[in-house]
Amino acid sequence: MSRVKSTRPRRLDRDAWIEAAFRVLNEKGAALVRIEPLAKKLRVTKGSFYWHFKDRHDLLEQLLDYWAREMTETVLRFAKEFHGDPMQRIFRTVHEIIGRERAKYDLAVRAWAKHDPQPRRVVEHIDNLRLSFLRGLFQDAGFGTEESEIRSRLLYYYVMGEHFTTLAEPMPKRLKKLQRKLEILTAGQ
Amino acid sequence: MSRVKSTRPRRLDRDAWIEAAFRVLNEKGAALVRIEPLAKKLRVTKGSFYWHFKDRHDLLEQLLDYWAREMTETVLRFAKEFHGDPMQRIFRTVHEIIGRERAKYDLAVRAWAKHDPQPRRVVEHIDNLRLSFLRGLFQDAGFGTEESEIRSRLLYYYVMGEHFTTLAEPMPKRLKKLQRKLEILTAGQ
DNA sequence: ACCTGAACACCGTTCAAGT
DNA sequence: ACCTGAACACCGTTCAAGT
Repeated sequence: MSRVKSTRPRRLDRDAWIEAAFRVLNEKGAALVRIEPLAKKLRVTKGSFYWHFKDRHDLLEQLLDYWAREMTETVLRFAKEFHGDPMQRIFRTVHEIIGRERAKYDLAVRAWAKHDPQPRRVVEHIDNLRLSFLRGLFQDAGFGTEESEIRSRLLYYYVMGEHFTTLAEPMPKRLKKLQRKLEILTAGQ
Repeated sequence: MSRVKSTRPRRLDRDAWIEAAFRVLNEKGAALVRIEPLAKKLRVTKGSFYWHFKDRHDLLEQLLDYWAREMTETVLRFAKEFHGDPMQRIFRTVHEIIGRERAKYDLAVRAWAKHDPQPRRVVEHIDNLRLSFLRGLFQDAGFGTEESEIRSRLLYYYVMGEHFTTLAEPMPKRLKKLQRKLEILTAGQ
């Protein structure tokens, strides 16, 4: 509870910088991840940044790495935790992503990836991972290879759109409509 | 064909700045729309920028305005030019957007809008305009109000996803699969 | 009407010096 | 091992002065 500021230099580790930077990445975008403002927030001089990182680009690489690991882990957890018949697993997965706003970190990274090959490769990898997972669910539900590819992509883009769009309605209404959308995307089986 | 550089100060208008800035916005994002680099590209000193604009924020506002007018115009043109039965109009609209990559400017503006209320209001307005148009097409095709709302949103998010995703396949393949996706989204009528 | 050039504040980067 | 402080280059902004 004490608000006494330490009078001697603070000691930080890489993670303190990475956490603070990741927050800025998602709130303001990659271009606004800046060293001096971060240093002020962390109450050290910007010179100390260069003990932990080679330069600003090095920090951005760590952010990408952090994002990719979080996103991969989420997919794997979904694959492990969701049981029941395939249709149920599709519903639960999408409910979980939309209901808990799990894709909210995507937009900043995706915008950054648009014209930078390094984040692009990482985003591609995550997209492939997620689409493979969704495609598998549709296949388990009995759809053919091509049909699963098409339907999983429709579903994936829908989930992204829910987060990239500013027209978000209140959550209960969104989830109610989601149900009907899933019916449309899984119809014909 | 002469490459002689004018030896006296160049004379520019607002539009020259706006065009150059809009290119940077889409290639690098809003945060990298910077005055001095723009001035170098345009071969004037950065001081001259402040004759045409109040400050950097003023320039960004003009960019938003430009974007919004272009996007509105496109929707209105589609509404005018596309005839035939409603189902055909849906197909033609989406083919036109995806086939010509018309949504490619969206991502930069959308990422910018994520945490800035001014671009957010503009993006909201454009989203509403486009969704109304699509919803109208579904209603014309005989779907009910609620059902049209749901299906147009699925379609809209799909079209956005096609541009925000890095997994883009070659165009002919994409258009072939698009056909099947449209069938799914317009099935049950 | 449109531009230059100098000035100042802010941030990325380096590095010698401190604890 | 981790930080400060000073230095320099780069960019946003202002403004008096030029054409």
